[in-house]
Amino acid sequence: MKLQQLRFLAAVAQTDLNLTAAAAKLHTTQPAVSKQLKLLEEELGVSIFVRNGRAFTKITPAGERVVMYALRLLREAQNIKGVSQEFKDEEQGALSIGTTHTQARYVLPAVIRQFREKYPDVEFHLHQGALEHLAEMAQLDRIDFAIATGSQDLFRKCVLLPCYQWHRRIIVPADHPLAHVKQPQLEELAAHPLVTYVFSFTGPSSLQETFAAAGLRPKVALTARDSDVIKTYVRLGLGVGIVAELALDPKDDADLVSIEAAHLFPVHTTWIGFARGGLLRRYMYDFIHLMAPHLTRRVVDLAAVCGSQEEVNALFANIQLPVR
Amino acid sequence: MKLQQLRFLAAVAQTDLNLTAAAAKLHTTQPAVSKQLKLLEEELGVSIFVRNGRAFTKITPAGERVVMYALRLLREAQNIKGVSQEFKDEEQGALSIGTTHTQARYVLPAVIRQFREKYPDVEFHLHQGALEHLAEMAQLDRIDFAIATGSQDLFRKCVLLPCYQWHRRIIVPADHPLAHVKQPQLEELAAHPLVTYVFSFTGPSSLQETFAAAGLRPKVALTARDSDVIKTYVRLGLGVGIVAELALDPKDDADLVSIEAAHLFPVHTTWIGFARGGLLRRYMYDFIHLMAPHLTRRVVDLAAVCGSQEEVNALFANIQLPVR
DNA sequence: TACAGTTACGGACCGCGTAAGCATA
DNA sequence: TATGCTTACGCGGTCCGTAACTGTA
Repeated sequence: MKLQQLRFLAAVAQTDLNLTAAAAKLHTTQPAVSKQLKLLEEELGVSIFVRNGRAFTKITPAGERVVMYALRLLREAQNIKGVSQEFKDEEQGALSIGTTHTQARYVLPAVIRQFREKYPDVEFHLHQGALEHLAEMAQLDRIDFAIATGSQDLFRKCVLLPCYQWHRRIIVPADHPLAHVKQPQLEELAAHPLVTYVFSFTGPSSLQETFAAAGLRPKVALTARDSDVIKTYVRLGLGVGIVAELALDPKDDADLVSIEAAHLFPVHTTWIGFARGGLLRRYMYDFIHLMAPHLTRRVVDLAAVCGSQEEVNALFANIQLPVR
Repeated sequence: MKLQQLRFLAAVAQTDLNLTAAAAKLHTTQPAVSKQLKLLEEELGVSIFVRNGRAFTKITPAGERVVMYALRLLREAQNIKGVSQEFKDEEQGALSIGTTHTQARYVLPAVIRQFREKYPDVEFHLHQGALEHLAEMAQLDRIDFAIATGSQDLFRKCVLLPCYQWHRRIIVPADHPLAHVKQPQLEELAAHPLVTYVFSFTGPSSLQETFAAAGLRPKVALTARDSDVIKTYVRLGLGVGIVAELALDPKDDADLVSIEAAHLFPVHTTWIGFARGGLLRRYMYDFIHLMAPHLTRRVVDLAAVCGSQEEVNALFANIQLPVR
């Protein structure tokens, strides 16, 4: 059993069992992968893949378990390399972050600016994408951190730490009937077509449910993944916008009237997640700390050794998170 | 970075940094180890060992961490092999158990007889030793299970599951003054020299403390690791014996008078421990179940995913254990 | 002088890449 | 015919064992 064989195995398992594609990703040739997988299976004495003729159709039950342990093994290998580089140079390395539009656009710029000042030699990668996209990248270890809001279910292999909370605000053009209502009720809101986030309609704290609980069925004019898109369509008069408070800029959005909505909708929590069992470099701790001052190294370590996300949540149950 | 290099590293770290000895244990030559370690250090870019001239004197801080991850990696490698064999043949493999005298002599024979009937093809190894000895073997992954009573502190890397509880009994020759006392008090006991286990004098539930709490300082004639030794010296009239109830055989020990002592001393719990993160084969689950019927596969799995021994203990806090 | 680690060197092995073969859609 | 896995083969690298060397008790 060689490390490389396990790397091959992991790549194939993560590439829909396509050896050719896996080989390309591994910067090697397809016969090499083919042969090593066969050797590995021979050595272990079990079939890892179900072959239909020459095609790899699926993974056997034994294979599932082998792949699981192989992934954990490879993570430890990563940890060894990571800890070595940590001791070689604490301020060099790479940091890949996956996040959603709102964070990337409104929150992270300030954080990243500070981070880059402190660690100019750390290579920084920012990937923006939908939640499902982020979950997949986290799963494949393509990103060190995922930063997002809402549903934790997709990130089963990650430790998710709450960073801060935020409220929604209602935005309308200055000439809109709601523009002068200070504390609109759900009924008033439901009378107008809405423009809001796609993700606001999934998960436990969805708008849908809030309205439904009040016996209302709002009309949705448009959903977007992107606050700027929502603002644009609100400006066009398409409907009443519901956006994150932190996505509103006093200057740039001065033409829109924004109305408090904290009394209508539940609060949202933005979290940062990293692979359970992954090594955190010093600059990674620092990045987390920049994102959320209450997440000190000690707190992060405490959460990292938790066996499940429920434990982590319990850890933060009584903590007052910053609101932005 | 090669698997072999990590195996070499682990062996050296576990052999007092003696390359020659490590090489012997690995069935290879010393220059091979020497070279691979050097290559590993070069690749990682950190010194793992502190060299004094040519002698390896200690492990660097970076080395400590690397070794830690390497051990975890090697465990996953073991798991891969284990799970493969599990699928090849559920009833073949090996089981190494380390335990103390009392368990080996009075409890395990029945368990092992049943186990061997069920799994005749599993190679069975039983190692008897002192608690510290067992802890070391567990640390080095030389045994799959450790079975012992009392102090859990030495087994930090293990998950310890409570199996059953037992009380001490007092044993005296038939002509001893205490022979006719039904419920002796600590004062009466302290009036005679005692013969008991060495380990009874360490840990939180020690005899020492029980007597001290009553303001007494008993005279100890002899301590042994072995119930049979204690009985022998009690027969010789050396003193009053305090032994585990389960070490008394109605037939063989008919010449001794045994007296209830549950009212005097706290109860003892015998546990079975295995490496956290280690793979449990089917026959291993079955062995545990034979040891303690309440430890079903489900319960064991539940405990195995706990992050700390405290969690495990909490899991069993409300369980009524069998007493033997 | 015994012991422990390093250096040097030759041979065996192994893993990769190229190229040709062979199924399936 | 195109795609994708397998087999065959040769090259280059690597790892190990032997042996000679070096520093230390």
